Amino acid sequence: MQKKLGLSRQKIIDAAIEMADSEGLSKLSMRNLARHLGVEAMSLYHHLRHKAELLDALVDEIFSRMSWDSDKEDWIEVMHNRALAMRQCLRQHHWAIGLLDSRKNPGESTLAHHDRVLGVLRQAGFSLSLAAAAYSLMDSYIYGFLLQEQSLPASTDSELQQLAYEMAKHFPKDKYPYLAELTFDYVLKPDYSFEGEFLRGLTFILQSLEEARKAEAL
Amino acid sequence: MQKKLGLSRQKIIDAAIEMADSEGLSKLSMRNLARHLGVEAMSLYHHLRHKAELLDALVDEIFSRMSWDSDKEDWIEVMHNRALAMRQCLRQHHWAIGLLDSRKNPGESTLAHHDRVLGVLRQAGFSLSLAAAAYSLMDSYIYGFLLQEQSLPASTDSELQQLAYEMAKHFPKDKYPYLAELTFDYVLKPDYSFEGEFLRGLTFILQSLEEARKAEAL
DNA sequence: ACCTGAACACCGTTCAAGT
DNA sequence: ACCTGAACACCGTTCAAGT
Repeated sequence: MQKKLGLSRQKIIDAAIEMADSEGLSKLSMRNLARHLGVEAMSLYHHLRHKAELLDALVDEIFSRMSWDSDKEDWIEVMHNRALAMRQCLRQHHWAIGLLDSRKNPGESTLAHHDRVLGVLRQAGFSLSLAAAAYSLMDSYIYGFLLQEQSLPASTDSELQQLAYEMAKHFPKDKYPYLAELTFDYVLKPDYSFEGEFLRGLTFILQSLEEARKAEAL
Repeated sequence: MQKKLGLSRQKIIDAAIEMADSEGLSKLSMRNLARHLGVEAMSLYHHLRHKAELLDALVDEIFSRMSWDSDKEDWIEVMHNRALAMRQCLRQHHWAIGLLDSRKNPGESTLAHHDRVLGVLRQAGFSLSLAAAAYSLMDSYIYGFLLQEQSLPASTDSELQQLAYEMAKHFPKDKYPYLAELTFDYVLKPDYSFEGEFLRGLTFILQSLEEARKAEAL
């Protein structure tokens, strides 16, 4: 229920992000969004051709809001920070993770982000072929991890532990012994943390890429 | 338009997979599915409580259809084959990848799959903590990679190259120099292959996990 | 140029009724 | 026990009409 005058593409996008943040992507319909903007649904079609165009725009907006420094000299530090920035941004906009990859028509911020990542790698001495592998490996991991993390109906570590406990209670321990072991002897231990797990996998990847980079440099 | 008599949960699931394969997940509505089965939409609710339960069942069915050997002695070979089996299965059922993670209520086949993976790692000598990291790292990578691969509107390597060419033509080369370089000097080269990229990243991961496993064993 | 109202062809799901 | 028809509260989108 905002002022209706001066509806614009950017206002629509901002309102859509706000709505998705607070009510979830499934509640983000053209009709609902219009109602939020104090306007009829059909007015939106004056600024966007279809809902798909809105979703494309949302993804690009998310990329534009990820902030990370790329002028540190250590490429590992830069990529580490980018991964953390992505995680932070996608935790704030939990609905975005499932959308990031699924969009054709990448926008300007999306392309700029990818170009910047590649630039960091190339300038750190990665060959084109190794840079491609590094890019794919890092992003697959980051997307995959965040997708799994986000899909759990728990957002803090203790909520997650609660959830793991509830689930493990319900399945037969002798049928899934390794899963039971993982749950009770690892996930439910007090120092378990999702962020810790994320960083651990990330470190594995960055270290093995650094080795490959050094091997190439010989 | 099949025979209507003897509607059962399994028949509904099989028909749903067939429909999703041929027409995409977005066309899989309860009404459409019922029409396919020669039945009214509301009959389905006698066997499934809501659409979410159908989707849960589909995910579990997909896990049950992934076939991989776990009795090889080399854990690397086993995990390598599992990854390939997942890729093959998810290429056949392209709609499933976005669903795999997003479901709460994992079914029997899903739990069995995870337990088996953990079992392979534990029996190869991984500590519980390292097994957890390995599991998370491998699956994040596999999901993330397949999600990206599947979301591209191209299913063969040459279609992908065609697509990359079309996209690269449209963006300013001087604005995204590294992206242009990657496209023209790497992706569009004749020996580029998506499967090759997948295996390359997978090998990075498996090798670095093997090093960690050996380091632990000391 | 920008917005709207009505309409079309869909959704998932509930409920009372049929066999 | 199993299936259905009608209804409710939604979708995205088109189109002719209004200012």
